[in-house]
Amino acid sequence: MVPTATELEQVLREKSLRVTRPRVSVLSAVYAHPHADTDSIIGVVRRDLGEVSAQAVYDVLRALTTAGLVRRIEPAGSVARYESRVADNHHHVVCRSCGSIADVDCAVGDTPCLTASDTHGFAIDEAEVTYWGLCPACSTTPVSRSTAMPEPRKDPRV
Amino acid sequence: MVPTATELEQVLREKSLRVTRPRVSVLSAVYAHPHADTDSIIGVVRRDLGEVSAQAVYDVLRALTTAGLVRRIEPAGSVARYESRVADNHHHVVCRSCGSIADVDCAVGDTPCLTASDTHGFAIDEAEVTYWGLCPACSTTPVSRSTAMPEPRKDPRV
DNA sequence: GACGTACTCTTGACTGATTCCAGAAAATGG
DNA sequence: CCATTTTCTGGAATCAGTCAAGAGTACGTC
Repeated sequence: MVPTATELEQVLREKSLRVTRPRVSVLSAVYAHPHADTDSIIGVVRRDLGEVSAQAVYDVLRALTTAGLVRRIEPAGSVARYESRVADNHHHVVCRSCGSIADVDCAVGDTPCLTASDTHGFAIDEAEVTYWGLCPACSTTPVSRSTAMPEPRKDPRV
Repeated sequence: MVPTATELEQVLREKSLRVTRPRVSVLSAVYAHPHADTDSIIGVVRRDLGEVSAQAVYDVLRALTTAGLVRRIEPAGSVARYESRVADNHHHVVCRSCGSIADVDCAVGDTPCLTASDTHGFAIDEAEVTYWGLCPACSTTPVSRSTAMPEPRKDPRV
């Protein structure tokens, strides 16, 4: 599942990125913990390498994102999160209660309902779908709202 | 287009919200300036009423959002924005360069491709689509990136 | 295998949006 | 018109993320 350190080094080199211990560790953390936020990643990296500055992790995540090695997602009301699935076109379900995220593949083939009716002259290059709802755990055992998640809608409009 | 003050008062009362000058003014501002951010709204309200605290506007916007009178949207890399179109299911196109936003109606009927293939047991109540691209102005005359907008994708995956 | 350059990481201060708090002010029900 | 409840003011605080200067390090080159 998670590539080895050697494989990750290879991945970095392919993108002309210098290979450093923080970079390998951050990349590994993103593979191992999909949808983790920056703080969690900092924690994982420090457990791996010892002291690493938060700034380094921010910089590395930005470099990896720019290089296209990781994808940054920012659901409304949540801090930035990162994932390693970048090669395919997939979307996300976000739990309104606990904020947990899961991957969702495209429903209708590989280019679903992404043909906007009237694009107002915009040159569109990506369509991003975010599904909102309750995760299995939260729909059975309601927990107190942990973060500033958007309120559930009264009128389901799926 | 923009409802009168009397109509807005009516709207507030229907939602059991107290009618105050800041509330009427904020609501009017959201109708008049779709997709405006909090700061712009504060400006409009102050031009309308004179001194109003930023907190008041934040509180009012939250109250209106909770009541379902306005919708809060938060495209990645942008601050919170508000709009008055809440009754229908529409989506947004966001310009990667200048951050401008336009409304987009659903492409496929009124419940487009929102049947996720595998929902991982999530109880989904909303599907939100964000289209990313360049607005007409920015696609012809490239401007320097004004805010921390996400980078355009190298491989269009619409 | 040492060198130099260019890119990375560390430290620390800073920004900007948003929230929290306590008290003053105002809106609605009676 | 008064009491109750909600809302607004002002100020401080929080929190993710950024900026900047200097120390440190990877890697192509000699």
